[in-house]
Amino acid sequence: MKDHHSDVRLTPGARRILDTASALFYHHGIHAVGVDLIATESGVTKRTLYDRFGSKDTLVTAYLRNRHQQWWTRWEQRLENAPPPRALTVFDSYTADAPMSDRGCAFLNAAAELPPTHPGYQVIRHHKEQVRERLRHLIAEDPRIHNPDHLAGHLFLLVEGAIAHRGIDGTDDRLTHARAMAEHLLASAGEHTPAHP
Amino acid sequence: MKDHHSDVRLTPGARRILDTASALFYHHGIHAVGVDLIATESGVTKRTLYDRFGSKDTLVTAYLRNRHQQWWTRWEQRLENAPPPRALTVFDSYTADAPMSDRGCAFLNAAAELPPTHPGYQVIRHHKEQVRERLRHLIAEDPRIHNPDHLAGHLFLLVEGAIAHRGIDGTDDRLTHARAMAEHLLASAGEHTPAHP
DNA sequence: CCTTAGGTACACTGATCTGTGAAGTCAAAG
DNA sequence: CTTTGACTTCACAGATCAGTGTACCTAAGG
Repeated sequence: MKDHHSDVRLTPGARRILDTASALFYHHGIHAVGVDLIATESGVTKRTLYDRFGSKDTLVTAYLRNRHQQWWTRWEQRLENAPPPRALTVFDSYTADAPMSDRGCAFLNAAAELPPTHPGYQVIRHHKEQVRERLRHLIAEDPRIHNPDHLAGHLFLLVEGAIAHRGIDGTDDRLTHARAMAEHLLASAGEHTPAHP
Repeated sequence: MKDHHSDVRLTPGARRILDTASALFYHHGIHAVGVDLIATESGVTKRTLYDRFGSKDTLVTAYLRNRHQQWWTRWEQRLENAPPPRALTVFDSYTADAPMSDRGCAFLNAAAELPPTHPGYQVIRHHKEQVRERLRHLIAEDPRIHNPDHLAGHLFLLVEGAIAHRGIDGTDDRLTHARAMAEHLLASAGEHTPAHP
């Protein structure tokens, strides 16, 4: 529990490789970053990289898995001390630390440049599915809301649209606006629920 | 007017290069497609490609410009015979022909793998800005709607979220749902407008 | 003491990348 | 008849790509 990272079964070198690769992949794209750079930047030989991860594709997949795990943990933490409606924390989770999200969503970006056959692609799908599902549960915490699934779908699109543009616009504005819209949506869904006036 | 394409000042070879490059860039990503493949696939020499476009970056920029022009024209056409609320046509414009959108939004995908310094990046920003602005105007066509800008922002995020997931999910479901949500939003914004009961 | 794990150092392969140089073909327009 | 524009052929540069083979070092654990 002293390490906040995902897989503790990682060698010190492997840990550094994964962290470096994560930063580089996220900020410059996957195809744009070569293994030589990753090795150099992590103070490790390319030989070590291949001894630990076997291939670039595997490293990419590890990157996505690690990223999901990190993001999920952070969200869970934020969720603990959050006042209802807790669904709104998704937006805050992105706005939180800038260098972690200044290029938008790592998963959407990866999906944009990886072929659907890539082993990492199912990690992407899994991540998005998990987020949407968790969102649905959080919305359903308010018993006055009758259609949590529909509302979850709506909020999910708002999040995805906003975070997709986070990288393009360079601002958190879209995220902030999306949060406000979501807040209004949740409020009005909780208000006139039993029977409309 | 006999050619539906953007820049008529293009040589036959250049036209084929641009069309081929567009298809390849969109379906496999920009970094994943080399100039050799583009040249071969368009039945043209690499020499010709460089004589016409100068560099790959320029070709990429031309691709984005062309794509914007095409998309915009198609939208404009669809807009002509559309019943109000005409803002909903954005969704249809994406759902229309599958091979043109089965990998999601070309501009979001390009933004995901290009550095912000790339000459094509401002084309991306321009495209998105134009779409949002047009959306705002279309929404304002209904005089009963008081906050067209806010509503445009909302619809825009729904579109972007849905189209970003078009490539991941492989389905038009997200787009269809987004359209339904937008329809409801527009309807309720048009209904209780003068003073709420 | 000896094995094993996690490395380093470094040369090297073969493929692919963007981009260029030089010479030649062909048709249309002046 | 000659120039110009679009295009071909093909060789080649120089960099970078993912990935491997071999030998060596060092610390921890049996």
